Amino acid sequence: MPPIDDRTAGTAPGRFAYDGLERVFHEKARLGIMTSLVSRPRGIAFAELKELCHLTDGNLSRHLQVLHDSGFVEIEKGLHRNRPLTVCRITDDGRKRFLDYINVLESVVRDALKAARVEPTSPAIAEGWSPA
Amino acid sequence: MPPIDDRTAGTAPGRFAYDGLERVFHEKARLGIMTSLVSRPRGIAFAELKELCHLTDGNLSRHLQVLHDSGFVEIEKGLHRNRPLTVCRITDDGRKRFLDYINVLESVVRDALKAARVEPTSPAIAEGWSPA
DNA sequence: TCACCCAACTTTACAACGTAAAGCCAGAAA
DNA sequence: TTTCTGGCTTTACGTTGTAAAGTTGGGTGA
Repeated sequence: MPPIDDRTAGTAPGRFAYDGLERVFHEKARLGIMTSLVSRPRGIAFAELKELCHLTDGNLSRHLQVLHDSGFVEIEKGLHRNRPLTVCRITDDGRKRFLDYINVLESVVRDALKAARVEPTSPAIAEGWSPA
Repeated sequence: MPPIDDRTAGTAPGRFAYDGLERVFHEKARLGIMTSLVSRPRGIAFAELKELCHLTDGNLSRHLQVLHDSGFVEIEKGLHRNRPLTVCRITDDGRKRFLDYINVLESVVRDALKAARVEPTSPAIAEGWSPA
């Protein structure tokens, strides 16, 4: 791998494309759901997850369906004191992929914080242009 | 502020709601655009921004419009060598709000990485349930 | 000078998505 | 046996992201 030239690294094509940002995870609600689930590998009941993420029933249901269809979450329907109880658990693949996603997020944060430190003498555009 | 109890902090309602995640920024393409712009306070030409973020013309145009309507980006149309040249610049408010957003993102990353370290003996759900 | 091309965007059309509201079902209560 | 409630699912709809088509105007070759 060639050494990185700091003068050009920040302007390379695709520098800020963030291809790795898996769409399924990149959603406010789903971010919360996955973070909850990753912290509780044994699973979380539907109702508790709902509270943790401040979601409505329908909303959580829909997002879980999306995550399940992608294979990142497993849903176990059972009974607790003769009442339906849905337990959601992150899958191994889900955990892996989510942490990959989090790594990309980390680089976004790093890029943005680094960018925010740039002094205002950076080049804007080529010389010789004028407003219309 | 009461001291945080680690045994309950992770289960408080809304713990993973991430209300602060401004929707306008929470989009793959817009994340890249804003990070680019924050690193170049004097502005970036449309064409260069397009390359930096690997976006199509129409795509970038639409996203810029959204960011402009929210007041986070200003668009200056001018001429360069007798050709139209659009320069995009982040506004003061845009910069401020984007960095706020980035702070929330940082906490998401922190939460997720912390959660991923939890040992698999954490409580799952109440005792006494059985699969259907 | 006329036709054509290309650069630099903008607009349009459509499919996918997130969400609130309505619906459903089973057990408990009255 | 009707009503209520917990625990989800399904539906319907407005919003969004994106690719494709459209626009405008300066160059350029014939």
